[in-house]
Amino acid sequence: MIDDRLGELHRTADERLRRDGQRYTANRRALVGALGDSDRPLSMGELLERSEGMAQSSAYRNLAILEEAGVVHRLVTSDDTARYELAEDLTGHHHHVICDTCGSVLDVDAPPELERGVHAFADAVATTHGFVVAHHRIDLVGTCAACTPNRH
Amino acid sequence: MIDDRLGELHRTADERLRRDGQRYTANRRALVGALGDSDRPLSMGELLERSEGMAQSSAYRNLAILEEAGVVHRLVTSDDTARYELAEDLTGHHHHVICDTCGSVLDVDAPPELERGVHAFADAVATTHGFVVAHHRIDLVGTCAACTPNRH
DNA sequence: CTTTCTGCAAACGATTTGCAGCAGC
DNA sequence: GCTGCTGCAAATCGTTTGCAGAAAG
Repeated sequence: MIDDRLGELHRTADERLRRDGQRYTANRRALVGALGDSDRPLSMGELLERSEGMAQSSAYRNLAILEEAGVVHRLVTSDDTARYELAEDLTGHHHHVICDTCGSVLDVDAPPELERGVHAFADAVATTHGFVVAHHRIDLVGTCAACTPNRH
Repeated sequence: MIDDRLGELHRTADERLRRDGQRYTANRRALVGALGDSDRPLSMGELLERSEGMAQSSAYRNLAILEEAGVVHRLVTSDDTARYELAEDLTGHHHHVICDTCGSVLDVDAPPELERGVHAFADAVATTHGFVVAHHRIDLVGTCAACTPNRH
Protein backbone atom coordinates (compact mmCIF):
# COMPACT_ATOMS: atom_id res chain seq x y z
CA MET A 1 0.00 0.00 0.00
CA ILE A 2 1.53 3.22 -1.18
CA ASP A 3 -0.76 5.63 0.62
CA ASP A 4 -1.88 4.34 3.98
CA ARG A 5 -3.40 7.62 5.04
CA LEU A 6 -6.75 6.09 5.97
CA GLY A 7 -5.18 3.18 7.82
CA GLU A 8 -3.06 5.61 9.77
CA LEU A 9 -6.12 7.72 10.47
CA HIS A 10 -8.06 4.79 11.88
CA ARG A 11 -5.11 3.79 13.99
CA THR A 12 -4.84 7.28 15.42
CA ALA A 13 -8.56 7.48 16.10
CA ASP A 14 -8.50 4.11 17.83
CA GLU A 15 -5.62 5.18 20.00
CA ARG A 16 -7.20 8.49 21.02
CA LEU A 17 -10.49 6.82 21.89
CA ARG A 18 -8.79 4.15 23.98
CA ARG A 19 -6.94 6.86 25.81
CA ASP A 20 -10.42 8.11 26.81
CA GLY A 21 -11.61 4.61 27.78
CA GLN A 22 -13.76 4.35 24.65
CA ARG A 23 -14.00 1.69 21.99
CA TYR A 24 -13.42 2.19 18.28
CA THR A 25 -16.63 0.61 17.06
CA ALA A 26 -17.94 0.08 13.53
CA ASN A 27 -20.14 3.18 13.79
CA ARG A 28 -17.25 5.35 14.85
CA ARG A 29 -15.03 3.88 12.18
CA ALA A 30 -17.70 4.69 9.58
CA LEU A 31 -17.89 8.31 10.71
CA VAL A 32 -14.14 8.76 10.74
CA GLY A 33 -13.88 7.05 7.36
CA ALA A 34 -16.50 9.33 5.85
CA LEU A 35 -14.75 12.42 7.17
CA GLY A 36 -11.37 11.10 6.03
CA ASP A 37 -12.73 10.58 2.52
CA SER A 38 -14.07 14.10 2.27
CA ASP A 39 -12.23 17.25 1.32
CA ARG A 40 -14.73 19.42 3.15
CA PRO A 41 -16.79 19.40 6.36
CA LEU A 42 -19.91 17.24 6.26
CA SER A 43 -23.34 17.91 7.68
CA MET A 44 -25.26 15.37 9.73
CA GLY A 45 -27.34 14.50 6.69
CA GLU A 46 -24.26 13.89 4.57
CA LEU A 47 -22.70 11.77 7.28
CA LEU A 48 -25.79 9.61 7.61
CA GLU A 49 -25.95 9.07 3.84
CA ARG A 50 -22.38 7.80 4.02
CA SER A 51 -23.02 5.60 7.07
CA GLU A 52 -25.46 2.92 6.04
CA GLY A 53 -28.01 2.23 8.73
CA MET A 54 -26.59 4.29 11.54
CA ALA A 55 -29.14 5.81 13.87
CA GLN A 56 -29.00 9.58 13.94
CA SER A 57 -28.72 9.61 17.71
CA SER A 58 -25.71 7.30 17.53
CA ALA A 59 -24.09 9.59 15.00
CA TYR A 60 -24.58 12.61 17.24
CA ARG A 61 -23.36 10.72 20.27
CA ASN A 62 -20.33 9.31 18.51
CA LEU A 63 -19.37 12.62 16.97
CA ALA A 64 -19.47 14.20 20.41
CA ILE A 65 -17.25 11.43 21.76
CA LEU A 66 -14.89 11.71 18.81
CA GLU A 67 -14.68 15.45 19.35
CA GLU A 68 -13.96 14.89 23.03
CA ALA A 69 -11.15 12.53 22.05
CA GLY A 70 -9.69 15.13 19.69
CA VAL A 71 -10.43 13.20 16.51
CA VAL A 72 -13.28 15.28 15.13
CA HIS A 73 -14.06 18.96 15.09
CA ARG A 74 -17.58 20.35 15.02
CA LEU A 75 -18.18 23.66 13.33
CA VAL A 76 -21.11 25.99 12.86
CA THR A 77 -20.96 28.30 9.90
CA SER A 78 -24.07 30.45 9.52
CA ASP A 79 -27.05 28.29 8.87
CA ASP A 80 -28.33 26.39 11.85
CA THR A 81 -26.89 22.97 11.08
CA ALA A 82 -23.49 21.91 12.39
CA ARG A 83 -20.80 20.42 10.20
CA TYR A 84 -18.03 18.03 11.12
CA GLU A 85 -14.46 17.57 9.96
CA LEU A 86 -11.40 15.76 11.24
CA ALA A 87 -9.38 17.53 13.93
CA GLU A 88 -6.88 19.98 12.55
CA ASP A 89 -3.81 17.93 13.48
CA LEU A 90 -5.18 15.14 11.31
CA THR A 91 -5.97 17.22 8.23
CA GLY A 92 -3.52 20.09 8.40
CA HIS A 93 -4.39 23.69 9.09
CA HIS A 94 -6.87 25.17 6.63
CA HIS A 95 -9.73 27.62 6.32
CA HIS A 96 -13.24 27.69 4.92
CA VAL A 97 -15.07 29.21 2.02
CA ILE A 98 -18.76 29.32 2.80
CA CYS A 99 -21.63 29.76 0.38
CA ASP A 100 -24.36 31.94 1.89
CA THR A 101 -26.90 30.60 -0.55
CA CYS A 102 -26.57 26.83 -0.37
CA GLY A 103 -24.56 26.52 2.83
CA SER A 104 -21.80 24.45 1.28
CA VAL A 105 -18.33 24.70 2.77
CA LEU A 106 -15.04 24.28 0.96
CA ASP A 107 -11.59 23.76 2.50
CA VAL A 108 -8.82 26.10 1.42
CA ASP A 109 -5.26 26.88 2.45
CA ALA A 110 -4.27 30.43 3.20
CA PRO A 111 -0.92 31.84 2.08
CA PRO A 112 1.79 31.65 4.78
CA GLU A 113 2.06 35.41 4.86
CA LEU A 114 -1.60 35.63 5.85
CA GLU A 115 -1.11 33.02 8.56
CA ARG A 116 1.79 35.04 9.91
CA GLY A 117 -0.41 38.11 9.97
CA VAL A 118 -3.14 36.33 11.93
CA HIS A 119 -0.65 35.02 14.44
CA ALA A 120 0.72 38.50 15.02
CA PHE A 121 -2.85 39.71 15.48
CA ALA A 122 -3.57 36.89 17.93
CA ASP A 123 -0.45 37.73 19.93
CA ALA A 124 -1.48 41.37 20.09
CA VAL A 125 -4.95 40.48 21.33
CA ALA A 126 -3.53 38.06 23.87
CA THR A 127 -1.31 40.81 25.27
CA THR A 128 -3.96 43.53 25.19
CA HIS A 129 -6.89 41.58 26.58
CA GLY A 130 -5.35 38.78 28.58
CA PHE A 131 -7.08 36.41 26.24
CA VAL A 132 -5.51 33.00 25.57
CA VAL A 133 -5.92 32.38 21.84
CA ALA A 134 -6.25 28.66 21.18
CA HIS A 135 -6.85 28.88 17.46
CA HIS A 136 -8.19 31.14 14.75
CA ARG A 137 -10.70 30.94 11.93
CA ILE A 138 -10.69 32.73 8.63
CA ASP A 139 -13.90 32.33 6.67
CA LEU A 140 -14.59 33.71 3.23
CA VAL A 141 -18.33 34.11 2.87
CA GLY A 142 -20.17 34.69 -0.38
CA THR A 143 -21.70 32.87 -3.30
CA CYS A 144 -20.26 29.69 -4.76
CA ALA A 145 -19.93 29.06 -8.47
CA ALA A 146 -22.92 26.74 -8.49
CA CYS A 147 -25.16 29.34 -6.86
CA THR A 148 -23.93 32.36 -8.78
CA PRO A 149 -26.09 31.83 -11.91
CA ASN A 150 -29.13 31.74 -9.67
CA ARG A 151 -28.61 35.33 -8.62
CA HIS A 152 -30.75 37.71 -10.66
CA MET B 1 -25.52 67.54 20.87
CA ILE B 2 -21.93 66.86 20.15
CA ASP B 3 -22.19 63.20 19.31
CA ASP B 4 -25.37 62.33 17.49
CA ARG B 5 -24.27 58.82 16.62
CA LEU B 6 -27.40 57.21 18.05
CA GLY B 7 -29.73 59.73 16.44
CA GLU B 8 -28.02 59.14 13.13
CA LEU B 9 -28.29 55.40 13.67
CA HIS B 10 -32.02 55.56 14.28
CA ARG B 11 -32.48 57.76 11.24
CA THR B 12 -30.61 55.28 9.07
CA ALA B 13 -32.52 52.32 10.47
CA ASP B 14 -35.81 54.09 9.87
CA GLU B 15 -34.86 54.87 6.30
CA ARG B 16 -33.75 51.32 5.52
CA LEU B 17 -36.91 49.83 6.98
CA ARG B 18 -39.13 52.22 5.04
CA ARG B 19 -37.30 51.28 1.89
CA ASP B 20 -38.53 47.73 2.64
CA GLY B 21 -42.07 48.90 3.34
CA GLN B 22 -41.62 48.39 7.07
CA ARG B 23 -42.25 50.66 10.03
CA TYR B 24 -39.68 51.73 12.60
CA THR B 25 -41.67 50.83 15.70
CA ALA B 26 -40.81 51.19 19.37
CA ASN B 27 -39.74 47.54 19.57
CA ARG B 28 -37.41 47.89 16.62
CA ARG B 29 -36.04 51.12 17.98
CA ALA B 30 -35.34 49.40 21.30
CA LEU B 31 -33.41 46.60 19.59
CA VAL B 32 -31.37 48.96 17.45
CA GLY B 33 -30.71 51.17 20.47
CA ALA B 34 -29.49 48.20 22.53
CA LEU B 35 -27.17 47.09 19.76
CA GLY B 36 -25.96 50.65 19.22
CA ASP B 37 -25.12 50.97 22.91
CA SER B 38 -23.10 47.79 22.96
CA ASP B 39 -19.48 47.29 21.97
CA ARG B 40 -20.04 43.61 21.27
CA PRO B 41 -22.68 41.32 19.76
CA LEU B 42 -25.62 40.54 22.04
CA SER B 43 -27.47 37.28 22.54
CA MET B 44 -31.25 37.06 22.53
CA GLY B 45 -31.23 36.94 26.33
CA GLU B 46 -29.13 40.08 26.56
CA LEU B 47 -31.36 41.85 24.06
CA LEU B 48 -34.50 40.97 25.98
CA GLU B 49 -32.97 42.21 29.24
CA ARG B 50 -32.34 45.52 27.53
CA SER B 51 -35.80 45.71 25.94
CA GLU B 52 -38.29 46.00 28.74
CA GLY B 53 -41.38 43.90 28.11
CA MET B 54 -40.73 42.83 24.54
CA ALA B 55 -42.04 39.42 23.63
CA GLN B 56 -39.32 37.02 22.58
CA SER B 57 -41.13 36.21 19.38
CA SER B 58 -41.31 39.89 18.50
CA ALA B 59 -37.61 40.22 19.11
CA TYR B 60 -36.82 37.32 16.79
CA ARG B 61 -39.22 38.61 14.18
CA ASN B 62 -37.91 42.14 14.33
CA LEU B 63 -34.29 41.08 14.24
CA ALA B 64 -35.01 39.06 11.12
CA ILE B 65 -36.68 42.08 9.52
CA LEU B 66 -33.83 44.36 10.59
CA GLU B 67 -31.36 41.94 9.13
CA GLU B 68 -33.32 41.82 5.88
CA ALA B 69 -33.21 45.62 5.79
CA GLY B 70 -29.44 45.60 6.26
CA VAL B 71 -29.51 47.18 9.71
CA VAL B 72 -28.61 44.17 11.83
CA HIS B 73 -26.30 41.23 11.37
CA ARG B 74 -26.90 37.84 12.93
CA LEU B 75 -23.91 35.71 13.80
CA VAL B 76 -23.37 32.25 15.15
CA THR B 77 -20.08 31.62 16.87
CA SER B 78 -19.76 28.13 18.30
CA ASP B 79 -22.36 27.57 20.92
CA ASP B 80 -25.89 27.12 19.69
CA THR B 81 -27.24 30.57 20.40
CA ALA B 82 -27.11 33.33 17.83
CA ARG B 83 -25.80 36.80 18.56
CA TYR B 84 -26.71 40.07 16.92
CA GLU B 85 -24.80 43.22 16.06
CA LEU B 86 -25.35 46.24 13.84
CA ALA B 87 -24.57 45.79 10.18
CA GLU B 88 -20.95 46.34 9.34
CA ASP B 89 -21.48 49.59 7.46
CA LEU B 90 -22.99 51.04 10.66
CA THR B 91 -20.26 49.94 13.05
CA GLY B 92 -17.17 49.78 10.90
CA HIS B 93 -15.34 46.64 9.92
CA HIS B 94 -14.11 44.57 12.84
CA HIS B 95 -13.51 41.01 13.97
CA HIS B 96 -14.35 38.83 16.95
CA VAL B 97 -12.57 37.29 19.87
CA ILE B 98 -14.61 34.38 21.15
CA CYS B 99 -14.34 32.67 24.52
CA ASP B 100 -14.83 28.93 24.19
CA THR B 101 -15.66 28.61 27.85
CA CYS B 102 -18.30 31.26 28.51
CA GLY B 103 -19.30 32.06 24.92
CA SER B 104 -18.68 35.78 25.25
CA VAL B 105 -17.70 37.69 22.13
CA LEU B 106 -15.51 40.78 21.96
CA ASP B 107 -15.14 43.17 19.02
CA VAL B 108 -11.60 43.93 17.84
CA ASP B 109 -9.95 45.69 14.93
CA ALA B 110 -7.35 43.89 12.89
CA PRO B 111 -4.21 45.64 11.66
CA PRO B 112 -4.53 47.02 8.10
CA GLU B 113 -1.74 44.74 6.92
CA LEU B 114 -3.79 41.75 7.99
CA GLU B 115 -6.87 43.08 6.22
CA ARG B 116 -4.80 43.50 3.08
CA GLY B 117 -3.65 39.89 3.38
CA VAL B 118 -7.22 38.61 3.70
CA HIS B 119 -8.34 40.59 0.70
CA ALA B 120 -5.54 39.16 -1.39
CA PHE B 121 -6.54 35.71 -0.20
CA ALA B 122 -10.18 36.40 -1.06
CA ASP B 123 -9.22 37.56 -4.54
CA ALA B 124 -7.17 34.42 -5.09
CA VAL B 125 -10.06 32.19 -4.02
CA ALA B 126 -12.48 34.14 -6.20
CA THR B 127 -10.24 33.55 -9.20
CA THR B 128 -9.47 29.92 -8.46
CA HIS B 129 -12.95 28.75 -7.52
CA GLY B 130 -15.30 31.16 -9.26
CA PHE B 131 -16.53 32.08 -5.82
CA VAL B 132 -17.90 35.57 -5.21
CA VAL B 133 -16.56 36.65 -1.83
CA ALA B 134 -19.01 38.99 -0.14
CA HIS B 135 -17.16 39.36 3.13
CA HIS B 136 -14.73 37.65 5.44
CA ARG B 137 -14.55 36.71 9.08
CA ILE B 138 -11.53 36.40 11.30
CA ASP B 139 -12.25 34.86 14.67
CA LEU B 140 -9.78 34.37 17.48
CA VAL B 141 -11.03 31.55 19.64
CA GLY B 142 -9.75 30.70 23.08
CA THR B 143 -10.21 31.57 26.73
CA CYS B 144 -11.04 35.04 27.96
CA ALA B 145 -9.38 36.65 30.95
CA ALA B 146 -12.42 36.03 33.16
CA CYS B 147 -12.44 32.31 32.36
CA THR B 148 -8.69 31.71 32.50
CA PRO B 149 -8.42 31.33 36.31
CA ASN B 150 -11.09 28.64 36.15
CA ARG B 151 -8.87 26.37 34.09
CA HIS B 152 -7.11 23.78 36.25
C1' DC C 1 -20.10 -11.09 33.23
C1' DT C 2 -19.43 -6.22 33.16
C1' DT C 3 -19.26 -2.10 30.77
C1' DT C 4 -19.94 0.40 26.78
C1' DC C 5 -22.81 1.02 22.47
C1' DT C 6 -26.83 0.97 19.96
C1' DG C 7 -31.52 2.09 18.22
C1' DC C 8 -35.84 3.82 19.38
C1' DA C 9 -38.76 7.13 21.15
C1' DA C 10 -39.41 10.88 24.12
C1' DA C 11 -37.48 15.26 25.72
C1' DC C 12 -35.12 19.72 24.93
C1' DG C 13 -34.11 24.41 23.70
C1' DA C 14 -33.59 27.85 20.32
C1' DT C 15 -36.25 29.69 16.86
C1' DT C 16 -40.56 30.12 13.94
C1' DT C 17 -45.31 30.53 12.98
C1' DG C 18 -50.71 30.95 13.38
C1' DC C 19 -53.85 33.82 15.13
C1' DA C 20 -56.72 37.50 17.12
C1' DG C 21 -56.35 42.02 18.86
C1' DC C 22 -53.80 46.64 18.83
C1' DA C 23 -51.32 50.39 16.50
C1' DG C 24 -49.57 53.33 12.67
C1' DC C 25 -50.68 55.85 8.68
C1' DG D 1 -60.37 51.35 7.82
C1' DC D 2 -56.55 48.87 5.95
C1' DT D 3 -52.22 46.82 6.78
C1' DG D 4 -48.66 45.82 9.50
C1' DC D 5 -47.08 44.78 14.37
C1' DT D 6 -47.61 42.59 18.78
C1' DG D 7 -48.08 39.01 22.36
C1' DC D 8 -49.40 34.53 23.28
C1' DA D 9 -49.35 29.81 22.62
C1' DA D 10 -48.54 26.07 19.64
C1' DA D 11 -45.51 24.12 16.22
C1' DT D 12 -40.76 23.13 14.24
C1' DC D 13 -36.30 21.49 13.88
C1' DG D 14 -31.74 20.30 15.08
C1' DT D 15 -29.88 18.02 18.80
C1' DT D 16 -29.81 15.45 23.34
C1' DT D 17 -31.22 11.98 26.54
C1' DG D 18 -33.55 7.75 28.97
C1' DC D 19 -33.92 3.19 28.47
C1' DA D 20 -33.61 -1.79 27.50
C1' DG D 21 -31.30 -4.89 24.65
C1' DA D 22 -26.90 -6.09 21.83
C1' DA D 23 -21.90 -6.20 21.50
C1' DA D 24 -17.02 -5.74 23.06
C1' DG D 25 -13.47 -7.21 26.13
